[in-house]
Amino acid sequence: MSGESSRNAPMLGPRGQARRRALLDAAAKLFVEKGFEKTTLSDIVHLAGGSRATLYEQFGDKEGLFRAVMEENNRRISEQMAAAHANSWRGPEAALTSFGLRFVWALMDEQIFAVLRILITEAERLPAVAEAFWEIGPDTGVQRVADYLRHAAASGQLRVEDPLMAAHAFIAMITTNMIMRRLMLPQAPVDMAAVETMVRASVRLFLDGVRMPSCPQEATP
Amino acid sequence: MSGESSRNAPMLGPRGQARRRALLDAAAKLFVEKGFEKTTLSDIVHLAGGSRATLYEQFGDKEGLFRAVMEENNRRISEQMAAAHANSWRGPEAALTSFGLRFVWALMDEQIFAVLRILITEAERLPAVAEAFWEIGPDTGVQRVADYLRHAAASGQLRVEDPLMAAHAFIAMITTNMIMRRLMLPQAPVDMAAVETMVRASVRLFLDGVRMPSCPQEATP
DNA sequence: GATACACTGTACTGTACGGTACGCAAATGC
DNA sequence: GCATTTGCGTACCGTACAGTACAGTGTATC
Repeated sequence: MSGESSRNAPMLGPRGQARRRALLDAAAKLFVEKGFEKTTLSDIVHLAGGSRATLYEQFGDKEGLFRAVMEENNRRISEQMAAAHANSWRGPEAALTSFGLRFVWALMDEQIFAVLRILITEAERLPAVAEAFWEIGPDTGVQRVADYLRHAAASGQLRVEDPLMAAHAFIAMITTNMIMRRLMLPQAPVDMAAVETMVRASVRLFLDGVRMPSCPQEATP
Repeated sequence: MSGESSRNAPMLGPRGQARRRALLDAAAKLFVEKGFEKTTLSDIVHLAGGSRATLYEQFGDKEGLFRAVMEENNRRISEQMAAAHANSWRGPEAALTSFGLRFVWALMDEQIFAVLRILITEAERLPAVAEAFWEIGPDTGVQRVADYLRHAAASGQLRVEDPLMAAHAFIAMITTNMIMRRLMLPQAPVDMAAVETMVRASVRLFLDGVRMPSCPQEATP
């Protein structure tokens, strides 16, 4: 309220820039570890060095700091997502499996997961931040799959009524159980191998469904 | 610590019983509305009548009150779940659709959803409560579906490798998108009709998958 | 090397809230 | 109707924490 110096990196010298980095890093670490409410500004300053005054100078207030941290995080995730494609030149099973595994790995990343949890609890307070995360994270993932499905349908490999809906379903199948378990039973261990077999099984289910094929043809080997 | 009078309804007269009810109701309402941290004991007493002293008398501390509220809530959900079956005497498509719709309706219930959100944020603090919710809620739902799938597989209607995993996948397909959207974009409206068509489409996808059938037989009507 | 400026440390303010102590009043039971 | 239990109101304590004020110190720029 006093000055506009609390905006985005206002003419900061080399020292200030370093402090800003340190503050952002410390804040990210602590927010992720303890959540927004339970992280105190003193904690952050303690870890980052410097003083609370600097923090207020640079970020305005606690929420401003949080916003800055999350925006940076979003940028990082965005880059990570850019690497994930479903390679259409392989068969559907291989393509979906490799994509699914990559997607699930990303979600198992402690950092990303913690951000997810924080945003869930903070979504009311910061809808814009939550929305941005949603768009660059889950939404682009779904879009990638949808694109692949559309492409595979066009080339006659798959038969997909509604690619977007099918993509949602696919992502849900491979992620939900793990996400919900980790959200609600945080102390339960995550079994990486189990996750992988789950992804593979999900892909087969997604491809073939559970209905008895109407023409008996393939005996299970 | 001082006395054991803070346990479960210790010899409470009719007046005390009424207060306890009022406190529980008020607490439930406020916890659901504002979350655990942001609900103050004064808020609760304000709404329920009585005094903080009574609250401490009956529930020991804030966490005790929360626990009591959640246990009651769990009881309610448990009853609600008892009503949901997949009727095996209908065809798979009808059975799964009706079960899915019922399950999704339950999740769209404001009350239940709010509890879900609170437990996600409070899971670290109160693992036992979260676990109980998980077991009587999602887990029994999945079990119901798994039972149905097993049954349908045994009678030759469906071909299911791993009923439990398939049940997880099915529930995930029909719930995830809605849950995640509501968790992270709380202000986005929920379109009931869209949810219903999503469930129907998911059931079809779950039954038939997306792979081109190997024997050309049925032309889509 | 004087000047302006940006970072730092610290001390302070205000407030919100969980929890406690205690005296009082109204039920409840005999 | 008297005694005891049980709930009620209030005042109080300790603490945690966001935010502010300010004086001091290092650091660039001329």
